[in-house]
Amino acid sequence: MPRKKNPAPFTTEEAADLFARLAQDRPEPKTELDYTSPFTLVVAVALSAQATDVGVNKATKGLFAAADTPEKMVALGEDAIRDHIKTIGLFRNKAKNVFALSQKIIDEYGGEVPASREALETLPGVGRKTANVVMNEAFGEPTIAVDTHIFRVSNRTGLAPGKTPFEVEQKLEAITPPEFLKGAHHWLILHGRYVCKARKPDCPNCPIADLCRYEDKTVG
DNA sequence: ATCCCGAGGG
DNA sequence: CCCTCTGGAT
Repeated sequence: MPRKKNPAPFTTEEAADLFARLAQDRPEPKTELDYTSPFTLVVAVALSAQATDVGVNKATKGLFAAADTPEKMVALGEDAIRDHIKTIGLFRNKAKNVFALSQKIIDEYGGEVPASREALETLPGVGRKTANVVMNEAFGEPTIAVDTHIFRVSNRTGLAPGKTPFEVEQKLEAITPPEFLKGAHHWLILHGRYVCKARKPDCPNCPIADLCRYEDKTVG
């Protein structure tokens, strides 16, 4: 996976070009996780850590049928929650977190999912990445949540290289044209999931290959 | 730095 | 078999 030693940083024009093409491919930015409310979104995103959205949707179908509000989730109980999500990795920790965050939303936020990143991050199992996704998807904030896909794509392409997700997030927010800020997270995610894949990037079919700093464009 | 941890793909 | 998947808490 060789890269050029000193790839030239992306110019604002190149970044605008890049997002324009990704946006053209995928016009409507929206998560592929199934949810019907801010609460079910928080749960779905919390469950999505180190798991595929397909697997999460499979598990939340039954879970949300049994409980789609904090009150019902607490009533359902940790053991039953765990039973619903056993097919997802890290299910023990996640069941504990879903139960505890539901209880906390009731006790400290009046039963409503708080609409700030700082408050969201106080919920068990919710860190900066999950909070950013919820702020964007449920509350319309132009946040860019840096997950495994965006971290990889940002570094591999040279769009926003960084050693930590936070550093990548800051560079992305700096270089992304305002009109693409809201959808940047989603477009980068989809690009990483279906084209700029971790193991074998599909460079021959990549719409931004000519802008990319990644050296090897033919073999994964 | 380490742990958690099932399903799917190659 | 090995790697990856919308990370977070300790």
